[in-house]
Amino acid sequence: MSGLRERWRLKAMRAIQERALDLFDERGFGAVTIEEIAAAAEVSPSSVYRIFGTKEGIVVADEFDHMSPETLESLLDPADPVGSLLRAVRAYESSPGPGEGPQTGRGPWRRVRYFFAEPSVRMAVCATLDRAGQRISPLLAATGKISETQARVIANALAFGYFAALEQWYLAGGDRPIADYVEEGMRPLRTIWST
Amino acid sequence: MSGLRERWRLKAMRAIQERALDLFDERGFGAVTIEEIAAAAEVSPSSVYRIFGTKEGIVVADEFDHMSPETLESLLDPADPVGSLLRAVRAYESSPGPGEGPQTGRGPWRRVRYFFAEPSVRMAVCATLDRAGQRISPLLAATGKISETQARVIANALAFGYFAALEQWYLAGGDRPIADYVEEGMRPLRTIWST
DNA sequence: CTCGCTGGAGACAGTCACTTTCTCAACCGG
DNA sequence: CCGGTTGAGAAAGTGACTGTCTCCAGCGAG
Repeated sequence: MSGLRERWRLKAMRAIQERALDLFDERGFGAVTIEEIAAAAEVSPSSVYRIFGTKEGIVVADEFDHMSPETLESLLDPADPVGSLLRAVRAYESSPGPGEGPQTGRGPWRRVRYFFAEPSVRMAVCATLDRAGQRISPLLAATGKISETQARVIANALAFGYFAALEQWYLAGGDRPIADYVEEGMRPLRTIWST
Repeated sequence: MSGLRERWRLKAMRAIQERALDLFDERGFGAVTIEEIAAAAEVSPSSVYRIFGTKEGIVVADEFDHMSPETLESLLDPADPVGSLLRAVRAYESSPGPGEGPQTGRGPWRRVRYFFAEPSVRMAVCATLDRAGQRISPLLAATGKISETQARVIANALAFGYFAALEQWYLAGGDRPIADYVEEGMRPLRTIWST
């Protein structure tokens, strides 16, 4: 387990992301080329594409996409998906460096700025959320309480509702916890399960 | 009003879309270049970009994006957004050629296939829905009944909920009306306003 | 420990979406 | 009829992404 190959990959991943964000912060997303990022991270451009697929992928780099179906299923309670989302957000938020705004620090929130400031990155985030919706929708439908169509609708409402809350958090400057925004923003959706 | 310039633009728009879809159907989205489309539509590649912005834009070509804020406001009832959406869907659906599946015909549904079959087009559609959400969210918040965050969440739930219903319609083969899927899929969301 | 071997990193050329800039024709208001 | 502006076409450039090839090093078998 965890051979040298995987080590190298993980190290390269972090190096690319860090150096890329340094360059983006310095000169702007559009003004930095993949070649420059690769050079700064001391890897080949091929590796950047092999690891992240696209330039936007460097910023988005979703761990949710690579989550196993089992892990996902264990995290999501179909009877209370909003609550599950809240738990996940709180867990993720408290782990690294709490209290950091989106503009500052080197935590996982540094990249969030580009979610909303760079149109192409925003688009990539939307694509990721769309994929997330596709993954959780069958889990919601599995209960049999709702139809497949309703499961799809609700799955998207959850994924993009989270995105909406995140944007509100970002626009406010990122002082209060994200979970607060998620909880408040998604409160109306909870009426769905209160019957 | 409606000078020759605008005429030309509209004519070119339709020509580009039609010829592009012909080529896409024939050889696949990825295998057709902008140059070929421009040649087939007898315009310059520059014009394609001036009119549609991107290759995906040829397929997505959203009239919603170009809708004036006034028109939008007149269409959306903040007290019953799901009902407003349903009315809009039904109106749009009944106008051109009803009863056409997504795979057939030359109506506005021909392009929908690419929304779900071509990843990059799907991404562009998501971006459009995201913009739609941003446009309707202030209208929902204007009532004062809900917070800004909740307005954003609900706006996204509407936009991407519609998308979910549309996908379900597409996957089913497009026989029943889209409005049926929207109505059924979004029924849970209506509990929000039933208090 | 050693030896094949295979998977992955690097190098490289090619494609094409998209941008920028320039020129020029022809529509529009006077 | 006539300047002025608007917008279409032409053309070169940029850079993201792809496919292919080579080669080395990590990993497993013996």
